Amino acid sequence: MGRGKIEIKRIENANNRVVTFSKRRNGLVKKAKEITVLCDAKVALIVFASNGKMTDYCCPSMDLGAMLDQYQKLSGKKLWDAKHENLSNEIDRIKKENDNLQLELRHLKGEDIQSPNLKNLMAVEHAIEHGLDKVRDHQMEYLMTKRRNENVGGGESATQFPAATTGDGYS
Amino acid sequence: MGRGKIEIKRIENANNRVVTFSKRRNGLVKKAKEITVLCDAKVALIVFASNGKMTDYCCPSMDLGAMLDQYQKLSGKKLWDAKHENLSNEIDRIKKENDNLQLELRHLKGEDIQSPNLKNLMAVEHAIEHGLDKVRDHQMEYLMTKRRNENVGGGESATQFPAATTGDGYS
DNA sequence: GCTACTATGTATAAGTT
DNA sequence: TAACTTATACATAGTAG
Repeated sequence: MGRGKIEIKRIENANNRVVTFSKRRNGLVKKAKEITVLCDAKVALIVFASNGKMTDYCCPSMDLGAMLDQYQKLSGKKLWDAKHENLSNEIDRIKKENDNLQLELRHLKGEDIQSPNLKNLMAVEHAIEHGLDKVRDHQMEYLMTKRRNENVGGGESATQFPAATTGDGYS
Repeated sequence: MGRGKIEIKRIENANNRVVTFSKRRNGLVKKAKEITVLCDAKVALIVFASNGKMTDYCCPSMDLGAMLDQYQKLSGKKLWDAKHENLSNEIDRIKKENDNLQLELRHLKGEDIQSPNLKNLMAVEHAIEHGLDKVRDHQMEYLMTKRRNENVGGGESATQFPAATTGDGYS
């Protein structure tokens, strides 16, 4: 255009290339603004010069993030959704696990037993009893260790806790 | 331009606006392609018509995702990073909650009792006993309901379960 | 929506300062 | 280097199909 027709291929002269870039980039932004105003259009434009410098334009009525959300919806192409999908999936997975844990916990506490039948209730009961046994084992171990240590340290009197074999004396 | 100069303001005639949009959008994309080729530039362009239809162009040498990464770096503006951060935070939060639930559950099962002292052990024991009581209450209720229903339906014989007031007969 | 026409306004390539 | 000039090519408004 201008003083001579040019082919649309890379401008070899570096100086001309830079000058032309500058002019055309300004022209492009101007046109983008014009179509925005004239036609109620939404436009986003990002231009990188070969030296890395960036110019951008985004219509005032929608921010770039919203434009790109829309772009993803309409084009079906993923920009950040791919990354987000992974994270979202993990959230769902963990939440589900969380729910299951909550439910199990509530059952062990005797709460929220929605569909009681004898088999389930007895299974829960056995689970709880098993836990109770184990906790009492821990108590035993603790007490015996404590008494042993006291006997080593002083030995003058028995503790107030009776000697007991693991698993009885509490139920 | 063309048959008359126009002001850069919204074209009120809807038909003209649509026609002009179409022409200018094509012109914009053409210019974007030209500057890409002529000047080694990287260009991304997204245009939404007022009817929601989208047109986009991205230079062949860099995909839109890469352009936007670069945009975020150079502009300092967040596009998806913000969302990303939110999701990551939520994952952390849920995982923590999850860990707490797991621990509580293991304690109720008598497992993973790391720092046993009598006070903690007895607290756990009481929690478990409380749960056990409640489960046994459920069992009672179930059995009594069942027997009541059987008596209404036939009434010829007692069930094999003894009548019991809530809270005894099991421990 | 799109193509075609065409008069006219703009953008811009190359030259100049 | 960039700003200015200007001839020319291009884009496009209005219109019709």
